[in-house]
Amino acid sequence: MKILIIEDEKLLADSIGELLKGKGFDVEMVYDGETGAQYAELGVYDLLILDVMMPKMNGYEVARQVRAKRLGTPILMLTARSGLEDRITGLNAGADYYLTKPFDTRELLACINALLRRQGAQVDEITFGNTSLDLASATLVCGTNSIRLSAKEFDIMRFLLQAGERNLSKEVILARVWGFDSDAVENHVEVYIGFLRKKLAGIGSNIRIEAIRRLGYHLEVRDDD
Amino acid sequence: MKILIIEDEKLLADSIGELLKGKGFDVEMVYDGETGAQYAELGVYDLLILDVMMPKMNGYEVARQVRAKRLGTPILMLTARSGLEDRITGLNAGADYYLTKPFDTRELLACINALLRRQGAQVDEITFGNTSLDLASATLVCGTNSIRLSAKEFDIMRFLLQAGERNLSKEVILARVWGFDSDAVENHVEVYIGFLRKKLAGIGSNIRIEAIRRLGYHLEVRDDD
DNA sequence: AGGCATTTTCAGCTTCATTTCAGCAAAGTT
DNA sequence: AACTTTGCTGAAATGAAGCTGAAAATGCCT
Repeated sequence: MKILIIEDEKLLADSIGELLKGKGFDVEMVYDGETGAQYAELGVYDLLILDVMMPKMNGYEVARQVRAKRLGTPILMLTARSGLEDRITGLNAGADYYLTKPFDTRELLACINALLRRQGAQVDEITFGNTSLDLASATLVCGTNSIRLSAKEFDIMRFLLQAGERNLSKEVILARVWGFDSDAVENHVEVYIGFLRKKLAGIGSNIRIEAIRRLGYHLEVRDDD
Repeated sequence: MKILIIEDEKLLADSIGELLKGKGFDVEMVYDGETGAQYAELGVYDLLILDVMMPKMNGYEVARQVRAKRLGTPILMLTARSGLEDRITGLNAGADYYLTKPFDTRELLACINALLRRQGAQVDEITFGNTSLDLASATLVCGTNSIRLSAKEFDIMRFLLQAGERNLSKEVILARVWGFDSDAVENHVEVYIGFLRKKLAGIGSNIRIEAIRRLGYHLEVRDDD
């Protein structure tokens, strides 16, 4: 995660910088608004930390200019001015959060995490072997190949993936996927396992659904012999 | 833009609700944390406004539960507790902004705009395949062809475009477009999907709205075979 | 009020996920 | 080896989910 600090008080900038480096962030610093805006417009940062009062160009202007360039980089605005009007101006200029000096380092970190959390695409998937199941689109993906699963196929595949190498009996799968008051029979599971094996093979997956007599099914990575 | 207010003080909830409706937002309200979490988890809102102190389930817990479900919906936390520790707890629980009561309505609006801006409110069109949806005029555009959408068609199309390849169940589409307290039925969605498919075909779009039985709809670029 | 666009309702139709079943294969038991 | 049990599979039947066209209801704008 790459963070740009734009702050003219070098002491403060450094102390924030050290704090963040200590937390594993990749930090760069500039000490006036004008250069800050130039750097920010590169669009390579995941977060901007921006002081309001600075020489040449103040924080509001920097924020406005960055937003005018259609950059979505989150902006954390940091300032000694605590008035209501200042906060409103800051937010309307394009800031995402407005923190008043002096601030607690834990609060700063909490803010930064909140802002960065937003960036992380919430792609949800479960991976096993060379294959993953995209939960949002009910799709099995292996390299460039992919195939959609039907509702029941999806339920079973997810259950198997969550269990991993652990064994799931047909009884348990029935209860989970069909509900325990259903009159579905164990052959249903067998048929669906068949469907899944066919689809896995179809996309070149190395996942093998192995059956153990009387015990159930579990996943393994195929060790081609 | 659809906003869910979770706040047990009905008077305050109503006044915020009216304020936001006046600004053209689509507002829904619930009055305790538990139901709030349920609604929020539908994933149909663009923003959650969340009180901290509430019966059954407090705001922190709601935020944590929503985040645990991997939903990226922005959360504005609203509370009378102004302490540093409270702010940190809120942010770490998953809030994106922490606003202390009593607050100024202009500040509230500035916050909301800041949070929504992040969602991509600054974009004025969404593109998928060879087709784009102009948000200002509710028009589908493909090359030189274009066609207007009705209000409901527009809502659904936008929701689908935002989801992209992700699957949206009819239930979720109903909640988003008709509201959770509506008595609309699933066939409504089917009918509108039909309208949209016809309009997409009419302008020569390569977007295909695909249905997956029991799971819902999603978009694909037609891979002409 | 009249006309137009939009939304809702509904019934019949189509399609495909799911179920059923029968027969075969493999593993385990005697 | 003979027998039993358990798992696998392809094909056919079924039924629920989704689609559609047309009509009715609603709302909106002169």
